[in-house]
Amino acid sequence: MRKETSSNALNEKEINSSCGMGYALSLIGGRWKSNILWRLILDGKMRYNELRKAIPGISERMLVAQLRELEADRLVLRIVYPEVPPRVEYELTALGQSMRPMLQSISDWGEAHRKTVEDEGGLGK
Amino acid sequence: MRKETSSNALNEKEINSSCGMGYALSLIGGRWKSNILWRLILDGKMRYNELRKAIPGISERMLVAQLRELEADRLVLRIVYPEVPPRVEYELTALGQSMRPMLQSISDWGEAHRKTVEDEGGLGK
DNA sequence: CAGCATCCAGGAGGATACTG
DNA sequence: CAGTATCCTCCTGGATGCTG
Repeated sequence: MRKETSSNALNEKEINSSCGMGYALSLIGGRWKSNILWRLILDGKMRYNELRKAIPGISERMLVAQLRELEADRLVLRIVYPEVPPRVEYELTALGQSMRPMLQSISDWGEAHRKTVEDEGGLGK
Repeated sequence: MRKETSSNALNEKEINSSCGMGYALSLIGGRWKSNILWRLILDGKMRYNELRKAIPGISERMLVAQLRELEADRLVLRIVYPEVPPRVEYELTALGQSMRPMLQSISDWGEAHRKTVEDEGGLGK
């Protein structure tokens, strides 16, 4: 009855949303992306293992996967130094840097209202 | 209160993230939340069926589910008129309204850079 | 009209072992 | 050190039918 919105399952940037919001959220969505981006914003260039330690709970598999997606979305640059032992650093691209205000406003809202919620107490979930 | 990250799957607001960002994203994350919120921001109070029509592709099940979550998160107010036939309207709470700047900045970034990406064309993926 | 119930598929994410 | 490769679980979201 209802025609498929685009193709069938929209995978990533295909998200419709009312606006570019869906696109933006598809880039920073998921459990880890925003965390990784934020770390790179705060600390600048970071090595693989530094990121692992900086993001508690993330598995190797997830970290790599998310980094690869961020790279494909050109938010993050992956720099491989042909050395032994191997060294790989990750860094925000200009596009990634441009997310800072947006991420900041998200962070701000979250900080402000997480407190509010906790303050008002029981939301009895 | 807070379960250890290593325990299992953190469900919602339990997301760690580096800051409140995870909290905020847990509220607007998923495929529909931002869309619904945006509609309510633009159009104000809306009935269930109005929302359905305004958001192409969403199923009843999803719309209700997402609305209930938004309600539980106190972003949306559900107003039931005890009439026949039933009438239910959804409206942003003050908390929901407070998301507008944040959503706007997300939307702005998305609009700006979705164009950029398409403009630069081949990203070879 | 505004849902709820049920069933189902797919993908996100997790644990662990292995490798160049 | 910086990943791959497998396997598995659970959540998200889709389709459809029924109800007060």
